Amino acid sequence: MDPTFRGYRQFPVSEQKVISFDKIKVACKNCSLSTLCLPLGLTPEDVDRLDAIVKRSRPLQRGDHLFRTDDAFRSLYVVKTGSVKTYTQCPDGSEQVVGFHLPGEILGLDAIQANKHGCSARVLETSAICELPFERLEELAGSISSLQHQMFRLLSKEIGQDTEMLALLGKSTAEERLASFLLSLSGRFKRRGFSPNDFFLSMSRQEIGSYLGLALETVSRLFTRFQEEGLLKVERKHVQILDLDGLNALVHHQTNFGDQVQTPS
Amino acid sequence: MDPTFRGYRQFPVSEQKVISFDKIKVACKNCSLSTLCLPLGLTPEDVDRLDAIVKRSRPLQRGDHLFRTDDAFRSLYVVKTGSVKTYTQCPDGSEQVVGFHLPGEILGLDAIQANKHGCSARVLETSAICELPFERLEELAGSISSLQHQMFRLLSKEIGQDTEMLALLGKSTAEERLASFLLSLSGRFKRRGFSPNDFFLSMSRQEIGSYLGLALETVSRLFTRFQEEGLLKVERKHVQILDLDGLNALVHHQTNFGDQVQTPS
DNA sequence: GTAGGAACTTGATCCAGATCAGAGATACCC
DNA sequence: GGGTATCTCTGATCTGGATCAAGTTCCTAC
Repeated sequence: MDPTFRGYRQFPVSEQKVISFDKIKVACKNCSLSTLCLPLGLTPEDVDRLDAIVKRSRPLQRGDHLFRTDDAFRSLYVVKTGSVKTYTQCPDGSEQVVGFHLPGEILGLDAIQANKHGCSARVLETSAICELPFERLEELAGSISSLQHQMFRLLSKEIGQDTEMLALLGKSTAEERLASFLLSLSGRFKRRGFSPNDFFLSMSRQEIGSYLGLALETVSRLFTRFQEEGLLKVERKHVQILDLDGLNALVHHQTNFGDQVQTPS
Repeated sequence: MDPTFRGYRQFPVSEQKVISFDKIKVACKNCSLSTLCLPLGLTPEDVDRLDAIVKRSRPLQRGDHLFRTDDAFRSLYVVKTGSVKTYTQCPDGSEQVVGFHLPGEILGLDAIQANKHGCSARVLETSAICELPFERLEELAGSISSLQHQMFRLLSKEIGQDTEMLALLGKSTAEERLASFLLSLSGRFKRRGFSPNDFFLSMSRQEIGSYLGLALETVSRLFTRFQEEGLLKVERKHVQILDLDGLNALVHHQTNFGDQVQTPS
């Protein structure tokens, strides 16, 4: 790999080179994310109609905000390249990370309800973002039933993921949480055509800890331990998963005594 | 109160008597929940069209299931009276509660995505439920833009609430979690016309603990402590909030230097 | 009635993970 | 290039809440 490279961008398996920014303004119909994003299930004609309302700005830099808590809600945002974190401010000033968003993932869905954003979104690395003015999107959904359906699906998916996360935070140990997190990233990278076993984290140990309800020291120690156990190779932000099955086994943590599986109430 | 009373149903402040079940099959347009539920913002004519697709079954009993994990998704459900919990099964057989649902609240939203339910829903007390066949609802939303909008709002609201819950579980102490939970219940009862200060819990300490990521013993001890501190009066399922401000202070646990007065959402 | 079993409370003990502290790395800036 | 801030790792200690263990009260069934 180019030793001068300093970003945390992921590389498509098939094409291991930096994505040039002149390709960013590609239309939805040519976008590699179309099977993850709104165009899924739409006819080419309808994708063109959708495309017509999408705004594409120049790439945002690390630290830039897409929106902040209480900003008026105008648009949804889709990550095209890069990554974004969403977070809320705690009364004591510290921040609580509530999500990490990878290419093809939509932000701002929680703002439809109150017509203002309930969290802030900050870009973690140089990122290209598509903006979808919500009023126009809603109009379009009224006349394109498959778009309406896809929007319901996207909102529903978000709810399902949040529910999973609630279950994770409500129950699991630190070990399970970090293993789940890494597996989630791995799966999401894979579906986007990136390597599921070799990737860069765009967020700090602190941010991972906040998201998982752990102290950053715990996250750091677990990375070390996972490495000692041969599950991973970690070097700062660079993670290589060596034993996917081993990680999976940590998540499905049932007492491995096979027989005494009791079904309480 | 009638000493023979054994249920945990809530009583409207204005009308302190048991709701008779012959009123359950009331049409949407006469339903007291219409400002919380789908009819919000619809014209009377459109409410009638919505009403035509709503199925209303006879009341369900404690322990009955609305749906279970992996059931095919057909309908959304709205709690009309009573309460419902949603939960997932952990690999070790124990259950993780992911939500409690009060009158006017919708269940099943996470199932739109995969076309099957991602959690199970069990009724906590005798409850009346409205069933909304989703395909027909979606058709209707395509022709009634205000219904489409309201559906987006409902889905979005769910996401916002989940996000709040994630922030709570990611950060807070046991004390804050239980205080938040009680305040949430109180607020939800209030908006439904029930007393915000005097209510019955339809769920066990175990279930509260599961939902909040705490052991049932911790929940029990906290109830005792809140009572000792004069915040509550608790007698089994019967909770009376004596000091709402005190509870709020526990949640907004910032260093109490007076000046940074926050406006709770 | 009263027997049995949930659900709840309370006390004692333990431990996973937080917190505190400090020492490298690495990135950033003038 | 060197100085500073940030990030990461690691060790030592502490603690909130889990777990274990009784008891008590309430509910249901007969």
